[in-house]
Amino acid sequence: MTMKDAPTLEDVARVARVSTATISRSINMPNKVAKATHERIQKAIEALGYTPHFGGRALASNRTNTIGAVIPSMSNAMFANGIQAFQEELSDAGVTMLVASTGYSTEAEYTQIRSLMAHGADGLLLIGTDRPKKTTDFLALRGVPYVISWCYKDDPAQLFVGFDNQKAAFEIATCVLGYGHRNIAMIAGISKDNDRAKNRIAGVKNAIKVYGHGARLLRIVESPYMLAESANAFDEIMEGPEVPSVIICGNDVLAAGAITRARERGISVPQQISITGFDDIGLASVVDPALTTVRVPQIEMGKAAARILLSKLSNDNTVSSLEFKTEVVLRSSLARVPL
Amino acid sequence: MTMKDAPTLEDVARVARVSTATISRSINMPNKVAKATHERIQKAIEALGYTPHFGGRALASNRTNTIGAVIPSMSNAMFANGIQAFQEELSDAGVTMLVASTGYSTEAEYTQIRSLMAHGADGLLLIGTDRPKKTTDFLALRGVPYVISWCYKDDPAQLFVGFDNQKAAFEIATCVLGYGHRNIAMIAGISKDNDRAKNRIAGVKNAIKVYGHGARLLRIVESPYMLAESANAFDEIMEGPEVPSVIICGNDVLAAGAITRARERGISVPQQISITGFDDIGLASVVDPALTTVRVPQIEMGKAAARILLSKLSNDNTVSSLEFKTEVVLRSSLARVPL
DNA sequence: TTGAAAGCGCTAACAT
DNA sequence: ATGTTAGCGCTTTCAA
Repeated sequence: MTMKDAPTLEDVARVARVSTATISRSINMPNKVAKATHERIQKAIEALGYTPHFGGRALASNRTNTIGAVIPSMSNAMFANGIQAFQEELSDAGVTMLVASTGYSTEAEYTQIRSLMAHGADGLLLIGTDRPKKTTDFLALRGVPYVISWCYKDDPAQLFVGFDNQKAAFEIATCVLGYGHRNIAMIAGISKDNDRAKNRIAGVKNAIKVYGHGARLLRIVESPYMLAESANAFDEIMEGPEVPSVIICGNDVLAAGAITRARERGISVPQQISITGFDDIGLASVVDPALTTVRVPQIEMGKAAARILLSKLSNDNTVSSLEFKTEVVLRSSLARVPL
Repeated sequence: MTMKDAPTLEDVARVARVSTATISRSINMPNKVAKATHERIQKAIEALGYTPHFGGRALASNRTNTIGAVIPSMSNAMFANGIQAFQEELSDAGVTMLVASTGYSTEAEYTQIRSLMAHGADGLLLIGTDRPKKTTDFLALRGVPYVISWCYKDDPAQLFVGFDNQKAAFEIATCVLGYGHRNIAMIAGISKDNDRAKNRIAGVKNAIKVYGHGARLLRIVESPYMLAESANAFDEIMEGPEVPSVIICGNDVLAAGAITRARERGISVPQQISITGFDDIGLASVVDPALTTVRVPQIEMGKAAARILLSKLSNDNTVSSLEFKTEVVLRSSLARVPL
């Protein structure tokens, strides 16, 4: 089966007995068309099931009303919520979203960006800052407007709508230290090509260094954001020469994997070991014990990214980066260090 | 900021000193072009950062290499995994995915389908069968190829890549009855405009009816697929005149919300009440107790939907619907009925 | 192997 | 308020 030939403006024109230009106006600037004509045209459009041909429109107007979102993964709840909000905001403005996921590969990201550009995206949403020169060069060469989210940098050359991962990690690590923990381990995301994972590690390291008092980071194990992989990382840490009293995780999925494995091994959280997460996705309040984690304003961030990108697309040069605050959410997976 | 004028085929032609036709060939049928010429063209393309203009291409070839996915929600993990697999499979075939979410509203679905069509989608992925005549009429009128997923019907007029929700619900309910439960309640998804929710309810009802032996469905509470809402549904059931020994939930998120609330109220699962889920998303194995649920082959389903849709787009008329099997996964949230 | 030229469906400038 | 018409960038015959 193939698509029937879609009706064109000319078909509508024939039925409505007007010129194609009038129909174009009737669709794009209804107030420039007589009411009766407009209604006649609407009827014809309805009857034929006409939708404007995107290609023709893009070619003639040099605008597609499409924006592209290039995200590491759709199945990570962390992005899903924000992207959904992003899409809804765009949808309200009559803009359609193209999505592509990269699986955390910068090579795949480059390919996807090109593909989205080729599909006429007027602008892009990107996640994070770690990408090769090849990619940034291409973006600059083509002059595509884009917004970078899920992170924040004080760099006027680019548009950020996000939060400071390092600062947020510093805060939760400080909180952990405040609970008396001195022997700390971390299950982090894979830091290669991932500035968010890197900065979360840096924030934890920094908090420990600043704190002093014999606090030590015994071990950092990097793991993909998957329950099963994180469970293995937990094992690796527990089988090490020195067992920590707390594991700070770079993400709630990692923390949930660790908690699940702890339960399987009969290790009680937080009595024997504390575990913290990051992101505050739904999972965090469902695991037992509920996760102490960092709340990230995903939905607001997604909405704001959309608004800012739309402003930029309409040549509003006053738009600037937006930094969101995060906050530590205390739940029961973090307790004072056992004696 | 606005987009710089993108380089066109003519720009590349000037640099590479060939005609635009040759470049088009070099891009689309490289073996029809002399090797030396091809390389010269590649260099020019690279230097200019050229990407083919989507509109021009769509107009000339009447193909966009874009397909649209219209899903109820991106933040429901149930769809996220399948859609990601769907997108990856498409990406391998050089096809880009447009996504729109409907928030479970058929009106929104109609709008999104039109929007995706207008954006040149060559084909569509839709979820479920419950949609108004207006929508099916439009699809038929335009003759868009589409695949319906997440459900299955024996209807040769449409293409399904999914599973039988009613059968799957029947199976888990039968399993629950086999554990000795007679007083049963259900937390279902909102059934309006949602055939999957409806069929899951029907499957449970049917199993109870077929079983007989005094098994009763005390109560069905419908709830949005959100943790907090489901927790309230749990309260509603527990405060009813008759308390069930098991709650069958239409979805893992609903079950997780119920388990969480049970924990908060000091009701132990499964000792005092059993709870089952549906879908087997990551959440199911992370909650405590882990959920007895129905495994749905989300990833395979997403991949298969992509393959079948792509076949259909390339005028392969041999493609037909595909029914996936589901299976009950026994974990600890379901136990024999307490005496 | 390559080039010339028509035309895809639409918008926008200009004309009426 | 409506019609006429020239392209937008690409693919695809047809010719060389």
